[in-house]
Amino acid sequence: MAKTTRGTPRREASLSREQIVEASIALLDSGGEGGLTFRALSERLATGPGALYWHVADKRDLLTAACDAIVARTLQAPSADATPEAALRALALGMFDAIDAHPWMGSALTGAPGELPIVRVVERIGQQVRALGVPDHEQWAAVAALLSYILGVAGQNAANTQLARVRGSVRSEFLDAVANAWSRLDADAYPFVRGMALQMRTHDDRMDFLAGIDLILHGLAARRAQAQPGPVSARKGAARKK
Amino acid sequence: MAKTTRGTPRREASLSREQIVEASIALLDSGGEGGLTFRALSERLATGPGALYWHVADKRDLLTAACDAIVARTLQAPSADATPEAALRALALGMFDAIDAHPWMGSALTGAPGELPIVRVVERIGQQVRALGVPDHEQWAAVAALLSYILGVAGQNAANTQLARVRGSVRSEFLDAVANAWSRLDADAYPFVRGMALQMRTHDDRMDFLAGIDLILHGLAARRAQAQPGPVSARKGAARKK
DNA sequence: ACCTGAACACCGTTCAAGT
DNA sequence: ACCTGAACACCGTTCAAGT
Repeated sequence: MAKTTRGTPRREASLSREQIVEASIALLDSGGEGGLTFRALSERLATGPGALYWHVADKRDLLTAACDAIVARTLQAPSADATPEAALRALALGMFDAIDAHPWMGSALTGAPGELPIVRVVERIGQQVRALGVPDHEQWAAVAALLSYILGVAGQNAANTQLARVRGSVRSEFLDAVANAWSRLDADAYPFVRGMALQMRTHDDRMDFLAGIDLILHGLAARRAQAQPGPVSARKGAARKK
Repeated sequence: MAKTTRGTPRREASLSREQIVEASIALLDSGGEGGLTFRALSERLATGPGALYWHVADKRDLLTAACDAIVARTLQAPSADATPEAALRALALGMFDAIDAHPWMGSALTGAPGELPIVRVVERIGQQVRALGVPDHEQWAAVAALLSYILGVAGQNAANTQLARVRGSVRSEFLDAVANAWSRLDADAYPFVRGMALQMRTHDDRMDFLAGIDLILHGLAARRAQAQPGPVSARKGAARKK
């Protein structure tokens, strides 16, 4: 690919925004949030730092673009042919896995409220919430709840991985250290946390995440059942096929 | 100010960690996340930057300590004398309001996983979840869901306020701008988001937040009802005394 | 024990100057 | 139109030196 021949400081092919974004993702994946630097990036792309500013507005813009590329890929598969509940679970899990693979997305997502990556996610969630039969005036609250929950988990996962990296260990070691510290807390002041320390480590984060999604979906279902009693199958029939 | 002319430099009273933390909070409240700087802080306290490192480990430590001071104050009121559901709602709202008043807490909380401020919150939530009658092996998932949701909303609120600040406007102006941009999105690609743009602005963030908490609480209640059918009041009797 | 403040090793961003 | 790279205005953190 693009062999920079000899003694040529000048790039032959001009820089593209997409190229910059891909290089940023690589830097972020290998070096964490601190790995993305205009200097490191420009070195990798064989340019000066200033050149990048022709294609991106600033660092936040760059981070958002990198995040959006991953989100777009993650959501590109069309919603499976199942119930809205199943689609929402799949959607949420897809985001969980993407963020798990690219922890820097955690802060990138919350750092870009209302921007393209968030819009993509909201649209997907919204369509399924609508298919679920949630009444119009409650749709936003439902979508916002799901989004907030997903971003909350994302942020925590990102922080765990990031902190582990800074301390030169891996995620699981870091979590073990936390569990350990918790189990040594004062029993009078923190009875619950102390008791939870062990259990916390045997749990699967991914399953915990899904349990939270299910809690919200459960809540939505319960709300609808009470708002409109009667044969549930009748009104859900269309969306429920499977 | 504090014209460090010649020879005055020495402080009369020695620095304390608490003093540093209070000054940090003031700086963060007035200047946002970017307002806390070792230089600004040392100037305000009439010392050199190096002096601070005698009392705090690093910037993250300082941020966590500042956050913890607020969390401790917020949770200091003992749980009200109501149902566990009501206590959880009050707890969540208390955190929402604290974070709304100190947006920098958003990133401080997620940036300090497993540390004191989080431990305090988890303990409080955990005690109420237990009082709710959630079975032992499901308590962690329930607590984690509530915590993740709260932190998710916190992160987004913080980002909104922070971004508005950077752009020299206020939160509501920023949100209006987002709603505006959303309403101009392509109708084919983003029908849901487009339709939601208006509704999003008329909603009350605080109420949306509470709706999400209720969704999770609803979900927990539904789960318990299906796990153990029969007269609910009977099995809740014991845990409910208080 | 605690504080000083210069120095170090970085940042993001700008901009005159080049092609 | 696009790129260069030095320069600017910051950071957090360290550390010899002071009291």
